[in-house]
Amino acid sequence: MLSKTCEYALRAMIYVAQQSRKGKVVNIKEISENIDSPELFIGKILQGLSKQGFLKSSKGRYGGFFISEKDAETSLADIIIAIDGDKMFKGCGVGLAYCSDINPCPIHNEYKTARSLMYNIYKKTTLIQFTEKKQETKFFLKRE
Amino acid sequence: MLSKTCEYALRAMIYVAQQSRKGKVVNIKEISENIDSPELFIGKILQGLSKQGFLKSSKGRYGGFFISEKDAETSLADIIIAIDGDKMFKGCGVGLAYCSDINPCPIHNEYKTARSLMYNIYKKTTLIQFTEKKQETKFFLKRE
DNA sequence: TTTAAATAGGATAATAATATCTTAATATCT
DNA sequence: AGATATTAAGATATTATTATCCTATTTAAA
Repeated sequence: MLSKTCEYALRAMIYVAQQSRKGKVVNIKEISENIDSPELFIGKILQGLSKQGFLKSSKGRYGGFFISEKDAETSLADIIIAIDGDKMFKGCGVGLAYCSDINPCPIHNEYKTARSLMYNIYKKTTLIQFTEKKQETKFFLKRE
Repeated sequence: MLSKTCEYALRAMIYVAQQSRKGKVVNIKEISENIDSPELFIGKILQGLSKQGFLKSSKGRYGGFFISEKDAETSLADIIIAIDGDKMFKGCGVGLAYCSDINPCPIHNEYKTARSLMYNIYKKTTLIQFTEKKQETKFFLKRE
């Protein structure tokens, strides 16, 4: 389960990637309008991701955010881990400390399978995949 | 990803189920010591679950909590939904509102599979399964 | 060179989740 | 009946998450 912040981040990154592919630099006002999120908050989130090198930012008039073709190869998993950490992909399904391969809880093995399936989905999905024509339905990135 | 409250709830319910199977009524002090959680907080949580019928409580001296054999058939999924709601088992993996079978995001189908796999694991696992001998290693329910 | 429009960054505010306090009600033992 | 130990319930406190504010810095156009 992703945090709200993390969902904003993913949707913003997808939107920026879509616009960047068209050669457009986008500012936080436009991003927040299109993904339906608080403007200044998405600013903060992208500021952080940009410091970590997930996208480029430029200040000043006509500045904004941009994702290069190379950066569009970033997986959703990497963005998720940058924001929420990896707790979603680790740990026992019942929150038991002493659960392990050697001392497994009743759902240990199945849970491990489901969890790594989840991780693999996010890991093999990159931003590029959201920039394909059929994905760009209007309002698609808005929350509700 | 379960909330902290929900993990406490699952571990407490498992502990109570284990003790109930031995015919023991347990109080919140004992529960919190054994699952390593704040005593009064676990009281609040069990109070809520008891109002919803997941377990029995008795007031007064030698009172405490108890899970009948029938109630021990409760699935983890039902407890999770009672505490955290079903958001974990619903919704798009990227937080997109307009994602659906008809208008799927790039991970829609795979994500759906992983998510329902997760649900099925929790749904088919009941408290009883934690009361079997081999599961009751000492401190097993403590968090760390 | 001035003005406008953008992000950066630090501080603060609002909200939600987690945890505790206090008193009341209840049950059991002596 | 009185003392004690327990949960119930409502109020309050603390902490983490989400959101906003304000000022500084940067860039480009006029």
